[in-house]
Amino acid sequence: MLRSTQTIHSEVPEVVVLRLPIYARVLNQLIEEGTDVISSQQLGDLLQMTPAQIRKDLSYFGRFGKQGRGYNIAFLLDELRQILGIDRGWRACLVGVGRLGRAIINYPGFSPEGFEIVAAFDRDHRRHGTLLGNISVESMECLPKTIEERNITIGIVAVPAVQAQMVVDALITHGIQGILNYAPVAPHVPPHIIMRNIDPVLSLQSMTFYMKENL
Amino acid sequence: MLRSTQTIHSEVPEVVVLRLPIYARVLNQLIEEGTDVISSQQLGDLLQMTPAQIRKDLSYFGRFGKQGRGYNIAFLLDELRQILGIDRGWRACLVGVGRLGRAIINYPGFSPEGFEIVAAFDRDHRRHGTLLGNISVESMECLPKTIEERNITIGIVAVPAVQAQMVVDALITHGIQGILNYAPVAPHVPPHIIMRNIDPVLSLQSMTFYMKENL
DNA sequence: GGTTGTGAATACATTCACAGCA
DNA sequence: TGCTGTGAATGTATTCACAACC
Repeated sequence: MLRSTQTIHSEVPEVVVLRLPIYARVLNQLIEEGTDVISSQQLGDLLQMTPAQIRKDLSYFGRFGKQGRGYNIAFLLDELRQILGIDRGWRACLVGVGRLGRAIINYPGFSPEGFEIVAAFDRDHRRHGTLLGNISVESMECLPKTIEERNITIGIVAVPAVQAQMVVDALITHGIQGILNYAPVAPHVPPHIIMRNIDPVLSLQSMTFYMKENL
Repeated sequence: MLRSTQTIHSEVPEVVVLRLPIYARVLNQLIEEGTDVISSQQLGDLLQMTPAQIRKDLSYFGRFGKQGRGYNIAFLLDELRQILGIDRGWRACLVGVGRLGRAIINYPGFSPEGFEIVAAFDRDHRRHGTLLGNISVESMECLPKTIEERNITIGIVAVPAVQAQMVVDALITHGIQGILNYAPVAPHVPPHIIMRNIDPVLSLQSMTFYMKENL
């Protein structure tokens, strides 16, 4: 079982949860285009999946559609945002402000979706006090206090592979509940901690499996 | 079915292919630590998965172990690298050299694994001719010629969501076989094209589902 | 004794197909 | 008529458990 897609404990299958954000995103687009009702068939066409899967996925959480009509987009989106917990803001801290870390802090996609990076840490004292955007880089010693004070629940890890486990352990010790890991290694975490790994090299390496035949 | 993990056509399950690079990576680490034999049990402990799954996964491709002993690490790694097609180099081009694109081009993880970004394109003519590392940004019009001349088979997409489908179509038209997509949207691709989506926001949004209960 | 490789068994996910409703 | 929601059926993935072997 892939660590990154491990089920914690829930009657809702993990794969279903992984698809909900995809639904939310496309519903957002549809709203902007001014559509207000959509059927599972049409949604399936847009997302390249079967209408049955969409209906079944949604049925784990309630009955959001109207027979004969389809789903009211604004309503469904609202429900999904609540289900996913993305109807509120989340505060994250970044650990590691090397090249990768700086790219993450500058990534413009997080804050429009309610994910705000409100602190940054680095082991290297030469980086302490430097400003990245409007965030001042702090030493690792500040981690416990800052996490507590700023009510941070998500840790973003952008350190070299060898340091990742240590950093993840520290984050968990100090109350972080979820980890977005960019280090090219999958740290071990206890079952109540949710971790997602972002690893473009693994993606490429599973891609070439299918490409090697063609040339 | 998640677009990004779609099975093309093969007797080997896609999930298995997705795990092979994880095996390859840990075997690499083990070699560096000087280990030379490992059992599926030990490997399972390291990767937090069942030994049976590892053995079954590997059994799709051959018989690499020795009963009573385990797997010779160097041998198994070599086989996996061949199976995955990562025993050779791959050339990629980047489309979109905004903040995200520049971060990708500077990402130090690709070239040690044999993935080389050898060209970069952007729609904005003010960026043409600028140097990123040792790559000169080209106009979109150069795409066909450059892909052909430099034998590029992988396209990395780092453009805004609205342009992604157009860029993906152009890449495919001009012979790209695999796409690593960083745009926050999943473009449609024909079945013979392999696409992997890197989307940290989707990862976060499926994470908060499990976190929202805790606080 | 220890470990692989693998059919069989189990668990899980997707799709079908249709009753029920607008 | 058109579409949802959902049990039942099918398809897929994981795990078990053990014969074969070092």
